[in-house]
Amino acid sequence: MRHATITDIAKKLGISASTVSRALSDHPDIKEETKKRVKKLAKEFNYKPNPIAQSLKNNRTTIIGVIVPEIQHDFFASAISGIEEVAYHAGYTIIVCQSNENFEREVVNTNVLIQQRVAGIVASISQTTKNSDHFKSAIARGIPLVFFDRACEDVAASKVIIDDSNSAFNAVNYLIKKGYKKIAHLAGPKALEICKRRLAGYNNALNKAHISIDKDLICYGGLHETDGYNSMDSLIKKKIIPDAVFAVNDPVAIGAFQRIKEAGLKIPGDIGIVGFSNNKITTLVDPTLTTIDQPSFEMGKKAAEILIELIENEKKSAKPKTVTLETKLIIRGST
Amino acid sequence: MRHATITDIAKKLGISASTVSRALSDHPDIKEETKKRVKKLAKEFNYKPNPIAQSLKNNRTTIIGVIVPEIQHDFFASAISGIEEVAYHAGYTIIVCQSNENFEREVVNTNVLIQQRVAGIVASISQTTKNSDHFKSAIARGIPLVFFDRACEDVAASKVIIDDSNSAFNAVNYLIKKGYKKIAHLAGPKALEICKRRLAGYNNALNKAHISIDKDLICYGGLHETDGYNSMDSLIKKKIIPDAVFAVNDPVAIGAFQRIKEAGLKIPGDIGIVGFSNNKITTLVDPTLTTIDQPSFEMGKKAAEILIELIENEKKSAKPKTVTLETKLIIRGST
DNA sequence: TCATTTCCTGCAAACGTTTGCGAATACGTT
DNA sequence: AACGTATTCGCAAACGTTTGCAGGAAATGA
Repeated sequence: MRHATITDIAKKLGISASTVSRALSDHPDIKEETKKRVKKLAKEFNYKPNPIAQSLKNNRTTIIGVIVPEIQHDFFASAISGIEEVAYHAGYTIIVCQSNENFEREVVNTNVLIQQRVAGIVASISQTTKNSDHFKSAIARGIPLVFFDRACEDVAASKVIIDDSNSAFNAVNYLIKKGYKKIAHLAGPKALEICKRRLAGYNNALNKAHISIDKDLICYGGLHETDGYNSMDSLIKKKIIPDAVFAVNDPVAIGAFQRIKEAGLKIPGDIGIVGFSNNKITTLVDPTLTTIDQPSFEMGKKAAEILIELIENEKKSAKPKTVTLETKLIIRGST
Repeated sequence: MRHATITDIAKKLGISASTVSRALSDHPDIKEETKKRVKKLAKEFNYKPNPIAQSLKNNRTTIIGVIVPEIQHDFFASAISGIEEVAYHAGYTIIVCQSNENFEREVVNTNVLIQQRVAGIVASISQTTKNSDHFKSAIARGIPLVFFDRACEDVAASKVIIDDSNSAFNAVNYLIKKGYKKIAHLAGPKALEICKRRLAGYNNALNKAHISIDKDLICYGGLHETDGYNSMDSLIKKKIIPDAVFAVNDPVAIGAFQRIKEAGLKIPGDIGIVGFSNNKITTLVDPTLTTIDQPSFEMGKKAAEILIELIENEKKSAKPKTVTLETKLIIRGST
């Protein structure tokens, strides 16, 4: 079956394609009666404008490009879902790319999206992103860009983030108030700003409580379960047993969680644990995991909303804005 | 910055656009020297063909449409990741849509994808899908379609599935061999074929062991944690305490898991549990969950591979094929 | 010398849409 | 009768690419 075109309608009605085009878009030049006839036939033919032809004229599609490190990661899957939700209702579709935490692939993904003439890009950068030329080139081509969670600091783009430092501060502060004294931090990759900020929050809380910072209690690693497991493992092997652990995110917390249980230590009796993100998993482990609620779905939604606003409001002059969404410490069984 | 076009190259070289086009595609009509000059300048200009213009000619993009019930669901996120992986290496991008288990939205999504002239569609249907006209219309438009996991039985399309019935049979059979006698089944929505088949496998295993089927031990519900929780709750309230539970999937198993723990019953001492899918969560709960490994990532990959084969091999005559991937019973602490 | 072949390239149309400009018609005004 | 002014519509170009066909030039053969 073929798609009906504007020309099909024009021929059938004995008028020109341009008249049909104008009639369909309610151009004032066109007589009411003609509009009626055109619209009626368009409905009959189930006519839908060919978005490709439109894109060729505008040099722009109605597709939003999304770049994330990993689709499978709970946080990103949820954010993508939020982006899709907003895009769907605004008449956009989303192309989803994953960088697999790989800089080169992120660059390729961005270039492909530019080539595809996406209307805009929502991105969260990889751990290994060395520079932001690819993002700058998107902006130079007039493609609006919005970061969420993990942003490039040197790109003039809007971002939807949380206050990592303050959230971390609150979590650690809570641990201190709760009586924990020897608090370890399972930190993420040093390259990621969000991890640096969470670490800073940890330091700030200790400082405020006049607890000296012990380098041995800070373990750098990745962002997955295994990383948390390994970090905890090395602590245990070094006989450094903290009385609480603040993890850079939930998977890392869960990994540590498992290693702690394996060691026969009780949670929260021997060691308390706090994660970060409020992934679904945190309510399913035993004991349930104290964590910081990071509104992933809402972050995706908000990022998409800002992007669409940028796409549709031609006043590109709009200065990049930074939206900081609220986090909340969720106290559960692990502390 | 503007994108370089074929005409830019042609003008600069004082030749025609058609010659440039042919030179770039190594057409034998074009003299070697001309090709060299064209390619050199193309590289200088960083020329990349405009996919939109190409699509307008071919009436087809290099985008693969993906429709899933929910992006956030671990199984689907993982499958999408597999699809993206294959698509990326084959030079395709993926548009991801979620139906939210809603039939009407699935129809809209499909129509949007058809409108966008995607090169093909990979889909897993919603729980509420009443008919398959939308999928048939995609096929009628020459858009190849591949289902994974949840397929429409009455559509002549390839599918990538698992042997649900047999997998369920193995799980329940294992429970029986292990000595469990009063085995409940937390079934999924009756509308979903995969759920019917898992139920059938459950029945078959009981029959084979000459255990009579007790309707009271079969609870129908949804596919989320809360559904499992509620099903288990109603069993407990009705004082029907099975000695094992076979759940239609992992989230449901986890929901039941929680309710069982709340009731003060021991897993696996009082009640054994088996899930289905081998979601990541199953290794993180305590005790770890016995489940059936369903290769979600591979299912996505395979579906994408079949689809791309269909797209690129013009012999549309190829009969739809059904690929059944292997599952494996993973025995863990919950049984 | 002329016809034929080979090699290389350009013209123009096509994909479906949008839009500036001009034109035709009808009507009212001097 | 001559002119001005709405009103309504069509022509053609443009977006960037691909491709059938034709045509020019050079080379070959008769």
